[in-house]
Amino acid sequence: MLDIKLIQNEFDSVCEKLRKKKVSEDIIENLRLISLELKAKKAILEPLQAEQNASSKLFGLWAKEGKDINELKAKLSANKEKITVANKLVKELEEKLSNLALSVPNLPDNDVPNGADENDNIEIKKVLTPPVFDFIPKEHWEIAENQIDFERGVKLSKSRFSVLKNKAAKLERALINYMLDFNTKRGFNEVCVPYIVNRETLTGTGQLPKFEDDLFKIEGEDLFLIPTAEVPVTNLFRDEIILEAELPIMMTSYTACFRKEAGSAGRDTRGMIRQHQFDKVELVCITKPSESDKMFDKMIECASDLLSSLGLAHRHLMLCGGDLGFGAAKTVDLEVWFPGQNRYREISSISNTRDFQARRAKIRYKDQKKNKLVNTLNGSSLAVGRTMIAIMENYQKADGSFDVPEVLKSYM
RNA sequence: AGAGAGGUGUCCGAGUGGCUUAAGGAGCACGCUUGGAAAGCGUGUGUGGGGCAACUCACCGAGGGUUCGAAUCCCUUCCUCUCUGCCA
Repeated sequence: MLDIKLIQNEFDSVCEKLRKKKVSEDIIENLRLISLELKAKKAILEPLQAEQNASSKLFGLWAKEGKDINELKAKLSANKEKITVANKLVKELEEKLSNLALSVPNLPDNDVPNGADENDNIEIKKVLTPPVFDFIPKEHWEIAENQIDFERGVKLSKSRFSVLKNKAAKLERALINYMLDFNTKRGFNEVCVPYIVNRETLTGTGQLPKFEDDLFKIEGEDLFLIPTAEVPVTNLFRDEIILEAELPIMMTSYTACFRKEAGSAGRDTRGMIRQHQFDKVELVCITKPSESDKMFDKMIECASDLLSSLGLAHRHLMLCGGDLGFGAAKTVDLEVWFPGQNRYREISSISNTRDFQARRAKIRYKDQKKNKLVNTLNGSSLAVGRTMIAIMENYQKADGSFDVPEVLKSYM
């Protein structure tokens, strides 16, 4: 959620920034007008309430002293009706404002490049060089015929589900453990969280109210399957005030993730790239605003070094405004090399949401006397399924088998 | 799932209709004290709004209601604890 005061006071600059994210100025103007109207209506309501409070106190005193209170009572009853009317208006405006405010995306940072979509993202650097094969490298579903069972995944559930067997099942588990250990050594504390969360939690991180169609909902309950560990882990601190000394809070968490992929019909239908259920090891950090840039770099470094330790060639991309997610002020994607596809594919996405989620989720820290909003950051380190198929493709041999990276051998 | 008890500020905790616009304690901040620390003493300190200075409004799990006036009474709902049942 954006700071309403910022919209009131720096309207033009907010609009200009949101233009990068393709948000119409009308929405912001609407938000501004409602917020001002609310302020005006409150200015009517509050003196009425003050009058009611003061006179009611008097009422008590007079009653005790045995004075005549009939006239006062009539006056207060009349005032009460005015309050009811004014209060209704305020409540309606507040709801309108909150609904609108919750569906406006975060402001991009100033250094986020302009651009329409993923084609305008900027490559920051490449790490390691892709392997060279003396045969035509296969795609992962050709390599893993006996290890990833797509047909039976569909039988059990539906399309975009799969079953891991044998070496793949073991590799998946090895990767989860390796990633958690790697992140822990970098100072991130492991947490294990629920996969089913409530509406408030998903509102806190920004998935609701706008993106309900992307989520699997539990029938008959107001509960949803998590689309990423970012949701429960960030919300661990929802409605809390953190002592300054406890910051930064650095966490890592393995969870399964569940996504409807509502807008991805026909994309990546083959193979394991885009599934309704996938494993991911996530990093989540809560910092003071002044330290979030440093933490952002640290998280990128962690995920990138993790890929390097697995011997996987990858590149860093700075997302342009048009490709930036709803809650992100800035995002760096890591893309890993897939020899079978002969291209880089996303394997990690690290975002700084600044105080956008903190404002929604009311995550604050005590700064001397005042409470201030924290900054929240999240990033994959890494998407496990995609890492597994990247290993299959990058470590494949001419006979159709594949090796595993040296660092994983003790985990297998 | 059934029965009972309960949800109050960063934390603990008092408070069953009007000097509670929430007692007291812990913690935290500042100051005094000290060679330094601890202890002790003093002061400040709930959250979120209002051009936030005085002042003022809302908030005692959430939502509604009764009343001139609600943390306090009523209804709905969520959650926690204890016991019973079920289960890994």
